[in-house]
Amino acid sequence: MSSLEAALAEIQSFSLFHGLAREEIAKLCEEGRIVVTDHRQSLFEAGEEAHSFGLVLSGAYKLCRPSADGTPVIVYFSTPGDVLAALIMGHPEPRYPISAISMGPSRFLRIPRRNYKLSWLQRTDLIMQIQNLLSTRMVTLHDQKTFNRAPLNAKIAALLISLLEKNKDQRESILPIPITRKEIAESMGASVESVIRIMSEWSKEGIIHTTDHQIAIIKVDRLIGLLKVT
Amino acid sequence: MSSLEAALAEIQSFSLFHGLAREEIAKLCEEGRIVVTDHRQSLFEAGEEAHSFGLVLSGAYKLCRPSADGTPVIVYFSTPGDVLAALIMGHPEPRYPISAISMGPSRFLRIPRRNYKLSWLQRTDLIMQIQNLLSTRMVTLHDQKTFNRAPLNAKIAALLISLLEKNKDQRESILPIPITRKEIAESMGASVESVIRIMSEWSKEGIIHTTDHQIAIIKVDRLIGLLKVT
DNA sequence: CGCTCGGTTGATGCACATCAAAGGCTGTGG
DNA sequence: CCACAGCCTTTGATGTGCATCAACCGAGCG
Repeated sequence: MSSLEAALAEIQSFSLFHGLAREEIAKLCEEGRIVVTDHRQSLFEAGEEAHSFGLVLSGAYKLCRPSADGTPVIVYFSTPGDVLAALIMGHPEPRYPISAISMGPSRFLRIPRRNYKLSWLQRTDLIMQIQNLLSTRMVTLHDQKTFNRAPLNAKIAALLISLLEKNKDQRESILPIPITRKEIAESMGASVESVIRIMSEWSKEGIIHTTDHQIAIIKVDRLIGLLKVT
Repeated sequence: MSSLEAALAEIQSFSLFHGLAREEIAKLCEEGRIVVTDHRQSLFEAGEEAHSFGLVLSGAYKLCRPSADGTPVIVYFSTPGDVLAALIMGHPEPRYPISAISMGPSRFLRIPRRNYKLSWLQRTDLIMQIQNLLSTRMVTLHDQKTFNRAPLNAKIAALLISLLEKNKDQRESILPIPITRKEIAESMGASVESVIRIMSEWSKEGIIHTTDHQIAIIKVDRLIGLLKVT
């Protein structure tokens, strides 16, 4: 709780709570706790009873589902400001449809489920903010589906660009997420080897540069060029 | 309006408005109009300004996005009871992210955008219903992504089964949507020919039966069997 | 020091796309 | 009433992008 108190200023800065007073936010997050997760640590698992929802504060989480053959599939990359599990709070006995796994050290504001009905749903402005967030997430899924028939290099390019767009603030061309080739593969339904072959090529051509799981996009235009007709 | 009056009983039956009184529904749908669309006629196009949202009453709509090479990609199949464009109503100047195209003759209750903020957002029970609908839609997208690496026949099987599950009421094994092989292909990012090859095989084996764009699933177990390990 | 994890490279094969050609069915206009 | 155009379906021949299998290296870590 005390930690929550301290983080209120930070929490306040997210678009979700735009325009809300400090006390109002404190009310909304009542009984909430800040959870700190390590690399590869899970926030919640698919199938678990969902007693809480929450807000990504820092770092990143990958949202995963197990597939038929056991290998996980990454459904979405969540970055700071994202709301998790809000959609299912309305169910009578909600269960998490996906697992949330930390990518690098991350922080999450975990809020008890009852707050959702008690205070969150009452604020129409808040609901609109949540729906806007969900809207971008839905659109991202649609976009990815659109690339289903595109060659693999176009898919990877599209993913990198969309990740890059997540940090509008910074002019940096560095992806805001520490991401491995395997995770890229799992996100697109491709094999690691194929992803590596394509990205190694890009490295040689100086289009991208990888250091310690941080991917820097040097020549964005080249990637954008790949999105078109091939 | 008069037509709306007449259809109120029908509208009332959808889960969205579960437990609401007739007058309340009338208030929510104020200024709404019932739109009747023919086969392949569009309800709205991707990119248009979104002045209204609404509810699918009968028939079905496919939600499409144009892909890079011009060929459309089907993102979702909407059936009666589904809410369209609700998520984006919160944006300051919303545009439809997708096109909605009628599959066979269908009916849609078109509701002006202003109602959303004025009356819809005020009803927390209604919002929960909408979020539940969106939740299923999101989960469907996730499910499909999970099948990305599965062989084509498993993907088609999964699609047919999920469509079949949409009409829980009826025991019928007939898909609630008149759907062509091309549409199946466009929904999964496959070629028409491949879809046809697989489904022809199924027809010969008596697993499915097609008559006039109505697909009947004769042996569901066989399809379910395909979902597993290949 | 063995372990796991991430990255890399090459050889081989298959599931699917692509191209081509044709027939049925429906609506439409001369 | 027939011709023609679109749309859906079908089948075969041919090619290829990517998966799969196998092996190896370097780095961090208990």
